[in-house]
Amino acid sequence: MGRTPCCDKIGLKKGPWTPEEDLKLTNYIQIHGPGNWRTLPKKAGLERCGKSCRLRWTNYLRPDIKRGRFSFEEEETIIQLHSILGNKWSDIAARLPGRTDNEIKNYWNTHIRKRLLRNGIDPVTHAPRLDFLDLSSILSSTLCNQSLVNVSSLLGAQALLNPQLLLLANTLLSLKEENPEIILQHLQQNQQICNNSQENLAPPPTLQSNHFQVQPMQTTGEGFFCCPNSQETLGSQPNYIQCSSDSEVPLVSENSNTRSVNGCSQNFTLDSLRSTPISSPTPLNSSSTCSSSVDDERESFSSLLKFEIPDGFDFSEFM
DNA sequence: AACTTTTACAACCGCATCATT
DNA sequence: AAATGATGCGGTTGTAAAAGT
Repeated sequence: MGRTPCCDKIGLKKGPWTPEEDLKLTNYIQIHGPGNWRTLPKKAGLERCGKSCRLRWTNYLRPDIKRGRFSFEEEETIIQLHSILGNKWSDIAARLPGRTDNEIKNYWNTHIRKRLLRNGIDPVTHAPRLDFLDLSSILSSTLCNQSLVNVSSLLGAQALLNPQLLLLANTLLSLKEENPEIILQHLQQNQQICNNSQENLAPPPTLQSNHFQVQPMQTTGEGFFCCPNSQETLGSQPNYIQCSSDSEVPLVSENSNTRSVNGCSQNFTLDSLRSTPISSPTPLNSSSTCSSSVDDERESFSSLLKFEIPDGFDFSEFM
């Protein structure tokens, strides 16, 4: 209903904004505020439609916009929020002060999405992809030609149905490139996962808790990756995949609603995930003091996310 | 150096929803 | 309640810059 032609009107300019136009728009809004976007262009002396002005302001000219590369924490937060909220970019942007929905959406499509796909993780469901086929044979042939270990026997046929093992395999493939020496160690340390998978096939990754915690882990020389559903499969022992890293690896764990990154403890409940105005940002992301933003390093971390939503949790709240 | 391909991101489009009359 | 107008949102496109050949 009620839609009216906008930029298609003859005489209204489209395409990239010039510095002069930016200046006009900025000056006008700083003095008068945006007010009515439809009438703004005329008042500001711009030959643009209101929609174009609004977009230019909210996505680019607004003074509180943070520009530049996304920090590691920001990227991690985006992945976490996306796994819960889906493509609700504006909701995600509300948790990342200074970032716009458009910027996050672009960053997701050009960086994060591709990286998840490369790591065998479905960027829509955030679950390991089942077309990551025949991992045991792939691993055996690519990782263990030197007869370090028979991965097939470690994993077993059912491994292909176990998301934990898919993640483990994925991580091992990454490790192969970074530090092949510790692969055997990882496999042995995670043999319990493999054994358990033979007896008790883990269900697909599901959301089981409405509160979770991201804790920093000191990983001087070795880090831990966390696989989904660790508690069910391994009892009280979290299901970690050890790996080499000098960075602090944020880790999601249960039974707390506190999130801390680099020592900064922050509330992080699903309540806080509900839509919040940009003017009152939740302190989800810390100040960008974490400088480990090397792509390869980030790539290694992309499989560590774990979300648990309790039974009976009402997802409609987020729809 | 010239051309092609890829990447990154600003901007646009159209639909949905909210607000007002 | 219905009609209309305004705004917000997510998907998509266009294009400049970078990378590759």
